[in-house]
Amino acid sequence: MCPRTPQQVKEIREEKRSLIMDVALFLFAKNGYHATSISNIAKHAGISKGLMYNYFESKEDLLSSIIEKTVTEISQYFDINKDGYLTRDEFEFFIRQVARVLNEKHTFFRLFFQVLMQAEVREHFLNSFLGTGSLFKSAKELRDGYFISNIMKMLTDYFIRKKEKPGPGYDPYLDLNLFIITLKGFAITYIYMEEENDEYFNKTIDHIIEQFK
Amino acid sequence: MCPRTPQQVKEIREEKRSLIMDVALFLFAKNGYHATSISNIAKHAGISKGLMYNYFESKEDLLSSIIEKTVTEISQYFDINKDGYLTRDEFEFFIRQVARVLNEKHTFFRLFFQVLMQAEVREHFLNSFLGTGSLFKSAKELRDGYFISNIMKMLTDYFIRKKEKPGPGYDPYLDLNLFIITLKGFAITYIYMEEENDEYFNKTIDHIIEQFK
Amino acid sequence: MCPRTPQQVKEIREEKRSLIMDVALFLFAKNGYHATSISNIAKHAGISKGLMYNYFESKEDLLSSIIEKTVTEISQYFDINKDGYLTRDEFEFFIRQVARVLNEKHTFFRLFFQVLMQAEVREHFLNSFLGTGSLFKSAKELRDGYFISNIMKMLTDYFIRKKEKPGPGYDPYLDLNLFIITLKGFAITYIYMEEENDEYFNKTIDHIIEQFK
Amino acid sequence: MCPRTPQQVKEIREEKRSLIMDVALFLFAKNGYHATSISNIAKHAGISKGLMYNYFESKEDLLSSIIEKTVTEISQYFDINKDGYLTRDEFEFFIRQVARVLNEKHTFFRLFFQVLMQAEVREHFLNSFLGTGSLFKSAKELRDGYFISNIMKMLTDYFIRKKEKPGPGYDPYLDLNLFIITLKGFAITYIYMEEENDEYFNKTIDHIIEQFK
DNA sequence: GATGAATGAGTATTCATTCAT
DNA sequence: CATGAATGAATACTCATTCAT
Repeated sequence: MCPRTPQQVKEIREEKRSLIMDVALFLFAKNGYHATSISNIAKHAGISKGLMYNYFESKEDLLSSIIEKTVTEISQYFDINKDGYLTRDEFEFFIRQVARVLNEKHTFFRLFFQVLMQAEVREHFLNSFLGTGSLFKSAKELRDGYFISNIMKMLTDYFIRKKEKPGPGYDPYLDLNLFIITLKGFAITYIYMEEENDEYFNKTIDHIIEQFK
Repeated sequence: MCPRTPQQVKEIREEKRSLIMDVALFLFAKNGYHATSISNIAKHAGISKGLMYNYFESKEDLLSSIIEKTVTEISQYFDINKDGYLTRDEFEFFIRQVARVLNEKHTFFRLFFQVLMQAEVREHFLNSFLGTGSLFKSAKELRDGYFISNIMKMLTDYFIRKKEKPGPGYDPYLDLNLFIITLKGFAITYIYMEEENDEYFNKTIDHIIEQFK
Repeated sequence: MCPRTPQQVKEIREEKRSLIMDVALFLFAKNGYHATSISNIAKHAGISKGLMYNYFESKEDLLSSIIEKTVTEISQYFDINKDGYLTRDEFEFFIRQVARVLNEKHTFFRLFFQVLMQAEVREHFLNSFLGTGSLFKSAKELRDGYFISNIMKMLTDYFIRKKEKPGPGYDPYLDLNLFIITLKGFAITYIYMEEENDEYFNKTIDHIIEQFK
Repeated sequence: MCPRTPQQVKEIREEKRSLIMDVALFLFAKNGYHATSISNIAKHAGISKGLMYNYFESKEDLLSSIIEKTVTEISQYFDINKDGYLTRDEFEFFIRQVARVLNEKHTFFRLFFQVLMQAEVREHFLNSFLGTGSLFKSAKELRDGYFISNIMKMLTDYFIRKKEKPGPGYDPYLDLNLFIITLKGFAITYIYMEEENDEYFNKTIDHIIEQFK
């Protein structure tokens, strides 16, 4: 008799949107973005193809919505906005958070690395870090972009401060570079690990902390 | 005019095969496997679509042929089959060869990483390392698969031998693990570098050698 | 607060029906029937898609309702049902009314000509003039169909009566034919004129009157 | 054994292209551009949908190819490029050619009028007459566009020259205007005539000639 | 009366692959 | 060996229409 209240409608939308994004993330990560069809996503989500387009403008919009949402979520793991200064303990915490987030969101990262490897997309995304991208359009997303460059800035500062310690030939940027490389290698290794808790996962983290702290 | 000898015919075939593979690798790496059409490859190679199928059974066969061929080429950078024993100098040489091969074949590696990120493909490929894969079928390919596990074996031996040096808690497998991770991070970083010679490329290599030698 | 009387309900319905038809006519005429979606109509009318179907059985019903309604309106510009006899002054008045109605309803006529150019629709419509159409179903519509044939009859009579004037070879049907053709050309020209009052609009009317009176 | 010669290939292409365009013109004219699906065209032409795209880039390209081709054909009915001066006999010839072309290409004109009635398309097309359109891109098309404005210029000159004859209030532009309107009405009437040779077709032509010569 | 989530058949388009020549 | 016309299944996307609320 009566139409649903706006509240009910919003809840339904929110829930279904989430469902579609979850299913899509799963399939994108497993089979790749291009190899995953809208049909397949709809079938797995138990909805019609048409409904997909009630929630997302296009397949690409679905992808960038997933990325936007998850990047926003992830940015909350790293609450940086206090002072921008990284103590040694905070540096350790940062690395442990990286490990935690890789573990918890490994499905997302499988997709994310994949996407970053598309030359074209790389540019879009990297531009979005500088505020000029068109793949990720909203203000929030751009802020998320800045979030990464903020982290980079913090880490750079950290490694520069460490400079005083070692001998003459020490280059903080080289050390930072090595650190980033190590984190990337760690990431790409563990997001594809099948068993949830690899025996070396934590040991490796400890070792990285020890090496760069 | 004069009929070609079977030898000549074979050479021409081999050359055209190579041409197609080069063009395909370039396009696959640049635009992605799915986004590259057979039509486009044929056009760039200056041949007809039909002829493509004279040289390769399918698009997938073209892909795996590229991978097979390049993996075989790459395996020659690491001439391991002498004794399977790695001296410290040979270990350094190994790392420098990794860097060299990443530099020279970075187009291939862009494609290779892309491909490895597809779950299904990963399995095929990893199985092929153990001799049960179906994506890479020929005996040679399987040997190439073994080539990687041979390298892993050699490295493992190397890190076990290093064990004697450090203190009590030292785990050679952890060290090996870290080494592999670092190489992966190095690889994924530099194959996407636009400028051919990054300022830190060589410094980073030196640092890695120093760290793990 | 106070329940609406059936009368009020009917008025509201009629008003909303009218609103929808106005919006739809505007969009149909501007973008074409096929290029205008029900969604778009509903959005512009400020109602839900579902409600549309409360007022009209289908998109096609909406179209034919618009045509029916407007044809009925237009038929009132030509109040023919007095005696069916056209004096010379009435003939002039008739032409001026045609011009007036084209001006006032040019949006409708843009749609109407568009629709008439579809073979299938033409048949339906022309049949409806003879009482056998299925696109326009109600008794009233059929009457409207007859309205046009009544006009044609009146005009035919007028041109036959003019016969006496000219010389021997004069054919009133040829003259009628030319008159109709001229009106059609006039119509199709001016309903697409952007500026409301073209400099030649009235002069052309005067000329046509002079030519055929 | 041997591939077709380029000549054979060209013939096949030419013929099939023509076939598709003929079928498409027929269906577009009958049911309208939007209501005609590529599927339907392919079915009527006895080919697969895919093949259509071997010959035309898109449905729109098919449409504009039909229009371009036919406009080029039609422009040959009016060999204007001699001196741009219209004698009275040539003026009569011009009108008879209009009638002839309407008769021979009435299917095309059903489509053409339809297309011209889409507001958006009108602009494109009218711009193309001035050399700035994007719907019709090639140099040849633009020339065809100019062809129409050339005709308009010739007619304008013709009506201006006639000026001397009548009395004081005579306006050649008004007369031209009426002439164009009459031709339009004639066109729109006869391209929808079912019987090939309407009894009044030629008589009307004669009358128009007499009226405006 | 009124809503908008949901459907499913339909649309234009792409592309790996086949095959007559 | 070589061509490219031809196919057909698949793809992303649209939209009139239905229906539970």
